[in-house]
Amino acid sequence: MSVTLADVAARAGVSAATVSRVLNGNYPVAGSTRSRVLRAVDELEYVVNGPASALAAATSDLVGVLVNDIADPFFGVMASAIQSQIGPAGDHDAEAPHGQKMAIICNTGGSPERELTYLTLLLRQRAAAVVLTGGTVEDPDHLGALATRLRRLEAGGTRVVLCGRQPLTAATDGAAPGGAHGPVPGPEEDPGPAPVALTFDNFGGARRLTGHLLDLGHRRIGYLAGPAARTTTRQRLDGHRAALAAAGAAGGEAGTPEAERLTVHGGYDRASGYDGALELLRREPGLTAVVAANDTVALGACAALRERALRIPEDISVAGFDDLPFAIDAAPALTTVRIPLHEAGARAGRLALGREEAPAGRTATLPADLMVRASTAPPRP
Amino acid sequence: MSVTLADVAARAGVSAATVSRVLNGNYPVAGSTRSRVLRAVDELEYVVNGPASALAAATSDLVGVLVNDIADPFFGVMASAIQSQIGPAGDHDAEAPHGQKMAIICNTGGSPERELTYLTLLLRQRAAAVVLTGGTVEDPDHLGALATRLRRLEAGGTRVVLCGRQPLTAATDGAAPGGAHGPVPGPEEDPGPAPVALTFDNFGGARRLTGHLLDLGHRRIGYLAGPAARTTTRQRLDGHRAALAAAGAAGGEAGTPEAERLTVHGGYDRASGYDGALELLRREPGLTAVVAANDTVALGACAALRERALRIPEDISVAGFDDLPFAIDAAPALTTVRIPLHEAGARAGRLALGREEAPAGRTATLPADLMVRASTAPPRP
DNA sequence: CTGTTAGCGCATTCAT
DNA sequence: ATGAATGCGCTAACAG
Repeated sequence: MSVTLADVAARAGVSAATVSRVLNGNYPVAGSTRSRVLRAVDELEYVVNGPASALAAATSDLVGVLVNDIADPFFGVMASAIQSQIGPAGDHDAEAPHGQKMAIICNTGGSPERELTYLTLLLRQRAAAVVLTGGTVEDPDHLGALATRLRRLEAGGTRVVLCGRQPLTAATDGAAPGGAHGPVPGPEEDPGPAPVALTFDNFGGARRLTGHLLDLGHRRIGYLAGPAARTTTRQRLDGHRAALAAAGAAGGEAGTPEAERLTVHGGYDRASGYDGALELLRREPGLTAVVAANDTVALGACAALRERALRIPEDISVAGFDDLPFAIDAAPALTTVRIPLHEAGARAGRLALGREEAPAGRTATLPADLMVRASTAPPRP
Repeated sequence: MSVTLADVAARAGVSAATVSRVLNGNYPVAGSTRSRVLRAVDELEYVVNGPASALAAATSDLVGVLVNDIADPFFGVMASAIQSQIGPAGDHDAEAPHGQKMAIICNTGGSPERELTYLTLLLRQRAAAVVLTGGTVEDPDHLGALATRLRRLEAGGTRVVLCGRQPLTAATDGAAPGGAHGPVPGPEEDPGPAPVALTFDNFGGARRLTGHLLDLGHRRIGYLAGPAARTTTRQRLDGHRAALAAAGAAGGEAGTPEAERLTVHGGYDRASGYDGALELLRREPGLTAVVAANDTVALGACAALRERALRIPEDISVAGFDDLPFAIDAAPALTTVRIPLHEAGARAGRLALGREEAPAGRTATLPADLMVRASTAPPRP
């Protein structure tokens, strides 16, 4: 805990500058000196002082990853994928952790304040990059504050990547793909280039999912939405309603009593699915299908429905979203929408390191594919 | 990205040292000066330079968390709990991120080399603490190298906490609680105090689980073990066999052909459960129950069994381990052993920050409770 | 209670 | 290709 560059230099009979150069490998050094230095490093068991080099170089090798909750596989899978691209991979030399970045995972719990707090903390660490995953609150104030923080980060050389989140836009986006409003510039200064964003086709996926139910013959479909005013929630709900509207089914027009009645907002957790399904049944006993905001909510709904002695899918169909690993092992296997979480995370990781070029327009939308399984079937005659 | 302590000091009409003091709050400062400084900080939007302060103070506010795979809820839940104790909690002032630590999550993928690499990286960062979660490889060489790294970390002031992992012991531990061999000191120097460890009662939980099956009347029980030579795998397998042996059932004596025949080693993933169950059926068509190394493996086994037209639990019983969130929603609900992942993580987080006293003997064993659900039943007559 | 003085360990100019 | 010197921004004694 005390052997420094100077010690290594002395041992190798060179100057500290030279040691620094061989360690960073970004400067020509004679082969013989290099090996001499390397040997000294080894003998002394020298370990670079990260903070010191970060201070001198004005950049650290830390990458911030913001997630709602790392215990949720939705974020866990993305985080894992991001990590796989920035950390020590299997093919790297374990004995020479040079240029290895490390991921700082920040659990925001979905709280806008905590999101901002973490961004400040990351700014303070002079993070090399920051990846923001998942949707966020659609509040203009928060979006403004967020944009300001991100701009500040970028100004300091931190690369910013949005993964599974819309580029910073106004609240009324997602009603339809392409129907976005303009970016929200912070209260001051030059917006600069927008952060690169990888988004999921939540709207399209949701529309196809509900379309599948409609094709099956369902007309009374309840929707278990996520927390209100969050991008992901809205996009999925909007997609659902768009499908309903296109088929002229009940609840397709937002704002109507019918639409309100068939929609229950809750969290993205199992308990919300359980409670929400019960509430939906109370409001509309003739329900033939329930679409959930995500797989976890869907599982909660299934539990509630089963307790009501309703068989899935004979008596009522249930569908989820995300296709998390456990969806296929649910009872019955859950019909859902597959989101390429791993690919998105891996790509975001590469983007964060500048190892992959930004997509045209700085935004790429990843597909959301319908996965029809056993939890959906035609309604009872 | 360039306003420094000095700038704030100038603006507030005080010295840099004073600013540092109010910011760190660990030194008496006059109320008026403090507010003047705080205002300057605010006006200038000053953000501390983490690396610089880490260098000067010789410690950072980063906490390393080693996990096998953050995408696995087993680790995700623990990581989330750890994080909840060290990061910005809801009750903290979002505008004053002082003393907020951040978690660096390191995915080792179960690789010993990567585990060591990460430890070196963490040493380099001068991490305030390191939490190692989950079991590890039982190889003496690795254990030795690990002990050395950890000692080095502790020598540098980094607090080390083992969460869900045995204290550094020799390979032949876990055969019975208390049957441990002595600690493995590294090849050199003074061992110093062992890191504090929070362990799970894998042995006892496994024994109770298999005991439950035996009570039900099962005698031909297959075991889907995790990767060989890992602490968690062994403890669970040993517990299973101890129960078998106590009942005089087949496969209770390790090393016998019978025991080998009824045990299949694989990974901790779903595919291993699927393949393993098929293999078990091939070896022993008369199987009446399958015990899996964890819930994920159990789910894979269920899928395979169902494809073989075997009903669970009527034709064959299945049991898991860990009681991950999805276990209760499986079809049928999985009988398993509950491991207090959240509590363990939270406690480890507090231990890492020195906010909780180390347990007596520096090691505490957390209970593993049997959760009997619908996937187990008496064998067919 | 506050200011002054030194480094912390490394990456960089500049020289050579 | 290598060495010497300077400073990154902050904290920690030490004065006062």
